[in-house]
Amino acid sequence: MAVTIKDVAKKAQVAPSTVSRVIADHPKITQETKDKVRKVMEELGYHPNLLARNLVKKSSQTIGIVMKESSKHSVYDPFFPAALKGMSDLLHERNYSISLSTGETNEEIYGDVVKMVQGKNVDGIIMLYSRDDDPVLQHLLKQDFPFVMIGKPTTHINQIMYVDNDNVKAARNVTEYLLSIGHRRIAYVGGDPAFEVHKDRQQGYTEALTMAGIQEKTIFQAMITKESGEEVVEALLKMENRPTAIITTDELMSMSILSSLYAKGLRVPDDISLTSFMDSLISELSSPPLTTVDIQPFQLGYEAAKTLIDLLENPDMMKRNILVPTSIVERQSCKKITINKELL
Amino acid sequence: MAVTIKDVAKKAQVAPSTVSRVIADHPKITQETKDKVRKVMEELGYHPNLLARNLVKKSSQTIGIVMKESSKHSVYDPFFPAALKGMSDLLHERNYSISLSTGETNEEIYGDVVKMVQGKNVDGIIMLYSRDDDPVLQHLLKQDFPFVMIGKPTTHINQIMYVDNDNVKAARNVTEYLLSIGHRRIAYVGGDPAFEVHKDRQQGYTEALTMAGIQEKTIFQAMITKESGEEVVEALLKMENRPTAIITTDELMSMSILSSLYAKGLRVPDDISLTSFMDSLISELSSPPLTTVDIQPFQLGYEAAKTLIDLLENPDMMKRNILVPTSIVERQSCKKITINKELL
DNA sequence: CTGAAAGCGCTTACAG
DNA sequence: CTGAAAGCGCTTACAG
Repeated sequence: MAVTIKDVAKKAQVAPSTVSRVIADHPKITQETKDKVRKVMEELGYHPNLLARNLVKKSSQTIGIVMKESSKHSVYDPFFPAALKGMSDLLHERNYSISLSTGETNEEIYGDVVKMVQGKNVDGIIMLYSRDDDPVLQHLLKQDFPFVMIGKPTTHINQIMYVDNDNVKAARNVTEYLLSIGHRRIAYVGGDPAFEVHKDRQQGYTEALTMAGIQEKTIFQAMITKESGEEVVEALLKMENRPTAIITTDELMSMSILSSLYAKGLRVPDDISLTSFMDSLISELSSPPLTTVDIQPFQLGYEAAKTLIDLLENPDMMKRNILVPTSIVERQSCKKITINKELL
Repeated sequence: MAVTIKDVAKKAQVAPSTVSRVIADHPKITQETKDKVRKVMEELGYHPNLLARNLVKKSSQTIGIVMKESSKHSVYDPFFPAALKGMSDLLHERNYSISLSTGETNEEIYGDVVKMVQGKNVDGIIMLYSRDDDPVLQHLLKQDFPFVMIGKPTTHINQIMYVDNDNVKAARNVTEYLLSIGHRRIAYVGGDPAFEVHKDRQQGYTEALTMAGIQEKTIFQAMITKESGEEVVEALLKMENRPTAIITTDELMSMSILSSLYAKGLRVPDDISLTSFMDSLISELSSPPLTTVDIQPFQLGYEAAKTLIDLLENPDMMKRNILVPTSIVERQSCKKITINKELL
């Protein structure tokens, strides 16, 4: 039905192998033959069947991307599209396609990955998360299948290539930033510590406070919903010595807290300071614009893809991990306060 | 290297064709043989090579998703991940994979699509946008390749299956909503009218006003940046008879306008009312929470995928277009005003 | 420089 | 109910 290499071979009066070689732009084919064959390909509207090529080359030129199971709310996390764009850019440069895991639950995701890997549908995998006891990870490791992880592995850290921010440091930095502008009672609102990223950030927060000689830590683990933000704010308002600043780990969480705060009549940054992680447009467009930690999701995605492709093209490359730097983007959601005033 | 159908055939003492049949769960194979073969597959850790299967079946069981070229800012549009999740859910149910176009510019996207289509890498395509004179669309049409579009086609409307909201009506509805609570001077802030969706919404806005006997239309075409929002707000403030309400076509645009308004000392909804389209978490978490048109991106994606798969499995199905209903979600960004007060 | 042949790992008429 | 054979559309040693 579709035009194949044989059709053009016949019409161009050469062997199929010759056609194959002109497609690959093989150096030993004369320019003359190339021209002739190309002309016929043009005329016939020939396009190589990638399935067939992949079968013999044992490579699909596509990369599988596996996301964590998505709750109703994580769909809107701006991290995903930004990282996806980073991966997509690099992959396009290097002529690879993207295949996305479509599973909903953890079991389905696992099934997707097994199918991708065993079915030879992808040459490598990028995992967009790192969590405890992840069967997907186990499987990849057991199969010795090429992959890189965005986030820090919880185990096998010496065998796994990953790209990540230094989340401990990043969280320490924001905390220290808040300390430096006079805050002493700082609350932390993070996510599920089953994920390494949240463990790290929580640790960074704790470290910074401890180093500053502050024993009092206020830690919430919240979900990205309006209600969750309200609960946090209510709990905060009930405290005897209410924190003067809040560190949030997620922009939507920040929005949620911000709106609860407003509803309660508190103003940011006048009554309380607020920071976040991620730095998408949301932080910039917020009122007030949010001071955040820029984690550079685009670059995380880009570097992860780059590392994976480098690995595929040179399987015994030295293991390398990449730490993408974070930086604090100061906007208007944090206020300098004087310590004395706060001590009472 | 990897274990193939031959390996299990040999070990199970049957022919490769028999193994193939037990994989397909062919009814004419005895349960006994099936058990025997399955046991060996298990022992050997056999998994079918999908590339090979696809080659003979001439189907890849994967769907290509093509997005519009992405500006820096459209990356964060919550529409994409939500629609993606809808497609992903349905596709997973039906056992299809997803392949994403990775191109950046319009030319690259076109190249991606040609490769997907001619390379037989995908069985069908979902286009996530509709724009004037789109070469991607031309190509799909010319090749008679199965696809469905999210959005309304600008041409060939009788040949193309699409799923969309009734954007004219949706825009008319919000406009009428604002009219119904007393607003007479209503501004519209939309996007590039090269995209059908924006054309439609602008038309709906215009229609509603005209039907209400209001000649004065205030239309902006803005981009999703902080600056763009500021410009709109400045232009608005310079107007002699400043609008009392703004219809925005995009949540991030709304955020941008909201923050510019705040910076200028104007309050929503007290000084001016604001509405938006899309209704992701952003609108819910905004301060004040935004009244929006819920366009149901998840369902748009789901229905598009469903239509495409139905088409693939039954190529001469009747053409069908699906209109996903929209609804107005009232929150706190719109205020009822009395006409008299406003007339001067 | 180009061709004939084998093979990638499956599936599917066709026999029996 | 199962097997032998051909074929899906390519690529790549191996010859010449």
